Amino acid sequence: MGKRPTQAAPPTGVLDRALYLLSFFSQDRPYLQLNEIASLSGLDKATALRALKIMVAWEYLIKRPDGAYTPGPAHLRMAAIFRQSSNFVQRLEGPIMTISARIGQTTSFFVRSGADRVCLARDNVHRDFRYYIEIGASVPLQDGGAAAQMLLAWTDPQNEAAHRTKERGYYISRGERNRHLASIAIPVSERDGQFLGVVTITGMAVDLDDATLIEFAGIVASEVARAGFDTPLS
Amino acid sequence: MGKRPTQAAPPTGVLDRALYLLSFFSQDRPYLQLNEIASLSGLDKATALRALKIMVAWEYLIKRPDGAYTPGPAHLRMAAIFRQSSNFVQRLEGPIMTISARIGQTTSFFVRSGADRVCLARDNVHRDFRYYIEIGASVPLQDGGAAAQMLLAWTDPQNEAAHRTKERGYYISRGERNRHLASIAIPVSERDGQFLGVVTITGMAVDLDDATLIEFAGIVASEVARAGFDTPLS
DNA sequence: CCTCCACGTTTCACTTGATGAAACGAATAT
DNA sequence: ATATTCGTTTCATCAAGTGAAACGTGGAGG
Repeated sequence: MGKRPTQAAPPTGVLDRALYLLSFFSQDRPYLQLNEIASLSGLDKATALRALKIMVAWEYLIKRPDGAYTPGPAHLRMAAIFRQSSNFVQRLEGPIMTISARIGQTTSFFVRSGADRVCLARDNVHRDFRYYIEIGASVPLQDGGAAAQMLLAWTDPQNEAAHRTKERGYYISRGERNRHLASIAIPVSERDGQFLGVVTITGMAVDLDDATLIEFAGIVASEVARAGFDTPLS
Repeated sequence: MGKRPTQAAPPTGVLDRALYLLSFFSQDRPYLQLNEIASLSGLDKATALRALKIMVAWEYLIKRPDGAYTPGPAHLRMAAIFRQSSNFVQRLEGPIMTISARIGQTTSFFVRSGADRVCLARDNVHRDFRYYIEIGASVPLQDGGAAAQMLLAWTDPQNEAAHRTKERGYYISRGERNRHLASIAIPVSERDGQFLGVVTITGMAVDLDDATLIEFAGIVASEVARAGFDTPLS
């Protein structure tokens, strides 16, 4: 999504600006006042207000009694259509369940959306509150983690490190986002080479040495291959 | 959402128009070509194209290789924030599970969004394909059903029938949307009177006579009341 | 009770970004 | 070859967006 720093020049054009405003909402900041939105985005409050009103009218935002804005149910409608229409998500749900059942660790699938990664499918085998992300949850790529590294390697201007990560075919992170967790990320593409996103296995670092994680990566590769996808390891 | 008839005058203003374009996507029509969108909305194709491009850039839409547009993952991100922030959805999830467990029928919660009702929470006890709606799924209010009638009664300019439906406190439908199904809808408000949406119980018509449905309505009323909500029956 | 402050909202003269008819190019059908 | 049917680009025109300032309002503090 847009740059977070307050003083990056905002886009021009109402539509661009409106979608820019939406980018300031997050799990951590689900409610925003007109003033906050205006200063975060650098837009005049009259300008922001006009855009917000229209989005409220279509229920892409809700205005709460206390005046704060928050995402509205219209996104749920669109999200349901997205999940139905992006058949690769559906095709991946099966393999994800199988994988987490076979290896007994939480398995997730992430795609990149702007500067965030968003979780499109997952199977939580542990209900560990330290690592419970629900579907649709997004986290900034800058916050790191195996998924973030692999997504950047595949979708950002190529540098040396990214190239090596792509070549290797997996990325292991230990404690990048949470001290006690380790995870491995494996890129997934369509058979025609079109990159989709990454599957990650996550668990307690003490249970998962590198050899184990790499073994798991092999299982991921074979399971998603059975559903018609491609990985560097298959 | 917007009027469906092709020749209703489209809104003016890029943002309004863009959100109007989104309203033409549905579960039944998840993919739309530029030309279709232009003719459905009555906008010039150059105008539609500009709006679509911007929404694609923010991933509120995806442009598929074949040129068709479809909702994108950004909505998932916003939908996740919506579900987290609208605490009433979370507060209702418990009661919904309890209710469907107690009565052994599918229980759902719908709100109105424009001309559609969208499902915000549900517990499917039967995996009956004839009545399996997932969260976020939306259906036009005009298609009827108990939920639709009750939502219209509470959110539309009051006429006599609507007034009676509100007074009665429940609405039973038989075969309105599916010949074999029956359901009852109960409106749910906050304690301060703010209307939220409706809870419905749905099942096979043969299993559910009116007396049974009304009994279920009482169970719904008492369970949601325990979570701090208000119904006409409580 | 009055004043001040911090909001959201409205106004309005200015101008930038949106508009859409038409031309264009590419791909597919005839 | 020729005709259709898409998406895309162009450009003169002007509607819609803009933002500084004024306004209204509710709440905090004196």
